[in-house]
Amino acid sequence: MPRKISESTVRRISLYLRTLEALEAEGQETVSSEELAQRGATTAAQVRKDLSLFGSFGKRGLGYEVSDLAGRLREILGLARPWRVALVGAGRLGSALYEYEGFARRGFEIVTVVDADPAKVGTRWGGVLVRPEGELVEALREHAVEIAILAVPGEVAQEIAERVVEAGVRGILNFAPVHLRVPDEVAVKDVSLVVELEALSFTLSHEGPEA
Amino acid sequence: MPRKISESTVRRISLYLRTLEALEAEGQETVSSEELAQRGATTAAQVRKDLSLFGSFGKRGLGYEVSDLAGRLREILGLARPWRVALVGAGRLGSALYEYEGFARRGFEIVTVVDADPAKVGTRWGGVLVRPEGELVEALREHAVEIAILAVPGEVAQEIAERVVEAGVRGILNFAPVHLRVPDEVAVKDVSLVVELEALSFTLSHEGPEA
DNA sequence: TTGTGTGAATCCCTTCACAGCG
DNA sequence: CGCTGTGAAGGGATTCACACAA
Repeated sequence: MPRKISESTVRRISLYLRTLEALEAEGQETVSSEELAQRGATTAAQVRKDLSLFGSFGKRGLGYEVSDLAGRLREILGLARPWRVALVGAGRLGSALYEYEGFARRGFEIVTVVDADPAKVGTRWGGVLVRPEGELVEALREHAVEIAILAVPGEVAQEIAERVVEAGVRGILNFAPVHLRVPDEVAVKDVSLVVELEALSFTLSHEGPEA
Repeated sequence: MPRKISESTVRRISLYLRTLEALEAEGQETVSSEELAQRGATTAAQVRKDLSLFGSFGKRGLGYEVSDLAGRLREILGLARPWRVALVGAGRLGSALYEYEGFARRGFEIVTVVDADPAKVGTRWGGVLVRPEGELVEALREHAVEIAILAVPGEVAQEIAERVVEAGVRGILNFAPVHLRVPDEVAVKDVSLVVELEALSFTLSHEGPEA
């Protein structure tokens, strides 16, 4: 494995995999860097450069074999094995995330759900029991959770994050609109809907009177 | 307004604004680039460089006046006026987004909701009537919608996107895990939860036995 | 001939360092 | 004296262009 892989490369790899999954479904067997680029909004050179960081997966003159490359990318992304995921926060967003079958299909298994609302605690979501927020650390430890999805209000996010880390979690997907302070060895990805909308707002406000 | 502002700068500006809002709530009146940097996970030089692209908002030797800078940034991001937003897709994710008060508070007003499910069509969400998917274009035109949030399944996302563009929308926030093909003058932001999780998976899989 | 893999060139973003204003 | 604003330097990441394998 190479030394330094940039964040953007990883995201593109993930998108290539998405495209390959679609091509597999369509029954296409082979694909060129050019086609992969168009369906992923990049350039062919970028695709080849990204892939070359991990090995030589193509055949010159032919392109890449779709299902082979998909397998390689899954391996690279660490999807060869399932991940044990906890959902912290069972509000509307939490329940939407829980229902999203795209996670399970790709090996992200939600093995426990934690919430602060007494009305929800003790109910079952599918086969999963909703645990009280007070048992957060125990619940995560019991299930040997590796990744936590935080769908909690911003005010409590930092405190929850600290307990999640205490429970041994190494990766956090954070939906709260605050920057979490965690130890260096814990990886955090922020998904901030407001940031995305504001970026749209900026673009729309500043596009000149061209086109 | 300067020529070229990078995507990453805009995202950081949005984060600075988030920090400033927190500082305002805490009653702090003045802030240095150093403090803004720490609370936003960047460097002081980066903060000053970002801000300098739009003007000189600080006082040398003192820092920035919190509420003044917040106002400037809102202006820069195009938040001085409200945006008319449509929610397309009233499933769990859609309803979570609808309920999220963070949008309304920052001037993103959901003025119409569209869904394909006959059971939902005709019901009211707050004051907003859920319109049938067949009336998508009309509904968006009637409300002069500028930004559409797409919370629909991947299979129909491209088709919906085309009709949304036909209705005159210039910005799309896309939650479907597919790359949308739209005309150049339409801005699209993708929020792909699977990409984020896979990026986490990659990081966790490749961190060496250090630390 | 086609399309990959990759050094070299380019471009852009971040960091440095300091002049200058309050 | 402290902290901003900014040209200059440095470092990545993207793009180019072509040798080479199928």
